[in-house]
Amino acid sequence: MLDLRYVVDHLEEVKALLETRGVRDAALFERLSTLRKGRSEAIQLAEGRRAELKRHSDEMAKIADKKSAEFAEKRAALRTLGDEIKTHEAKLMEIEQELNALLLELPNLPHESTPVGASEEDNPVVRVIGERPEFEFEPKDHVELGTSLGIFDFERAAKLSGSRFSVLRGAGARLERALTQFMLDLHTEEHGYTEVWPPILVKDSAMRGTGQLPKFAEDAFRIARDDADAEARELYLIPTAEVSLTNLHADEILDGASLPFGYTAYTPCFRKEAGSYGRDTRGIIRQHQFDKVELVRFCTEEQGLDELERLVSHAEEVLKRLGLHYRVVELCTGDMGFAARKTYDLEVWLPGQNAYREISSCSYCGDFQARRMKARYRPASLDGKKAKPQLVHTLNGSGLAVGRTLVAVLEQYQRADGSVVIPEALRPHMGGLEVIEHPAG
RNA sequence: GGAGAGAUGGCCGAGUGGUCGAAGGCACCCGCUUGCUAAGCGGGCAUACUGAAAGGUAUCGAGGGUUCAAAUCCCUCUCUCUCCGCCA
Repeated sequence: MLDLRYVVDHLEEVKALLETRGVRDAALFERLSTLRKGRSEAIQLAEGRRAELKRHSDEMAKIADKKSAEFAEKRAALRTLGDEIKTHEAKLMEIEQELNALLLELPNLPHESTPVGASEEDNPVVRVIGERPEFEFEPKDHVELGTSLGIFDFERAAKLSGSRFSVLRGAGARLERALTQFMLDLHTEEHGYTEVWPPILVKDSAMRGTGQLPKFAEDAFRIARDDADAEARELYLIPTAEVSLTNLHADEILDGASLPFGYTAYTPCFRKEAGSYGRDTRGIIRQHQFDKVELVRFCTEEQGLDELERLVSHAEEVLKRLGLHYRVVELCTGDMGFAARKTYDLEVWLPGQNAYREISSCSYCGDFQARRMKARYRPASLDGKKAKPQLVHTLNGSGLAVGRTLVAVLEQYQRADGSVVIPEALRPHMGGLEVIEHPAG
């Protein structure tokens, strides 16, 4: 969420910045300004009256004889005043509700360093790492490889759950687990992340905190329960562990000295993929349920940009250790996610598609999520005075999407006979297995 | 699922209608003291909104209600703890 005061005080700047993200709505900004003024007036009116009421109430406390005519008279007058206050406060609540609804729908402002552009075509490539693998044969895609190796079973997945679900078996299932464990070990042992095992079913307040709601409700799986009260009547399957991890510190004031720090978690993720009909229907690139190892970091405003570079390097390290060829692109304003100010995507090379595909997205969100979540920190105290709490800055990135990593391993490490070499870094997690071979016969 | 107890500031804990944004203690910060020494004394120490400022307003788990006035009374809900049942 953007800071209302900032938006209103820098209307033209905000308008221009949001336009680079595709938000074009002059009336909206007019409305925000009007509401902001109305809010101020309503508050002053309501609070002025309430102060008056309190003053008179205190006086009534001093009247010894509660049955006197004086007392009765005063009480009648104050009752009217009380009703008046209620009217003003109702008006105020109405304004705040509308303001809030409008602000919750606005995306974050891009960072000044974020390239301006309309779509993914405009994302600059930052660097390319490793060599594109060359094959003496026509490389197969992961579907062909996995199916013939007997490690994918799409028919049975469809039988159980329909399209966009998959069954992994044997070495395939083991590979998924090995990748997960490899990533978690790397991030906890070498990158300093605290491993977390979070809920994957969360309240809508958590989804709102990170920005999935209210705007992107159509892409979330919602679990309705008729046995709970209003607040937990609807739970959501997380589309990413970013939701669980970031909201861990909602409504908290962290110790400034603890920043920066990071959490990592392995979780399944769930997405309806509404609006992507026909896209990536083949294989396990785009699934309703997939595994991801997520990285989330909390820091101060000053640390933000450095932290983003650090986060990206942590995700990249996974690809490097696996020996996978990839590139880093920076997302332009038109392609960036709702909560992000600046984002790098890691795109891994998929020989079967002859294309680079997103395998990680690392974003710096500034105070956008923190404002929604009320997540703050207290800076170190200055000359004896307790410093005021500040909004924390949040970052998140995949480290990495496990299923897509599995795809990349299959496709980049395939051999002419359709077998797949296991990258060395994974072998300890695969019980020493070096090659996934065709089943005997 | 059944029975009961509770929720107050960073923590502990007092407070049953007005003088309570809230005693006291601990922790923390600043200063003083330095022959009572893992000590003593003084002061400070919630968050947010509003206002140029002084100040004002809100917040005692959440929401609603009664009242001129609610941490205190009433209603609904949530969470935590204990016991029983069930269960991975």
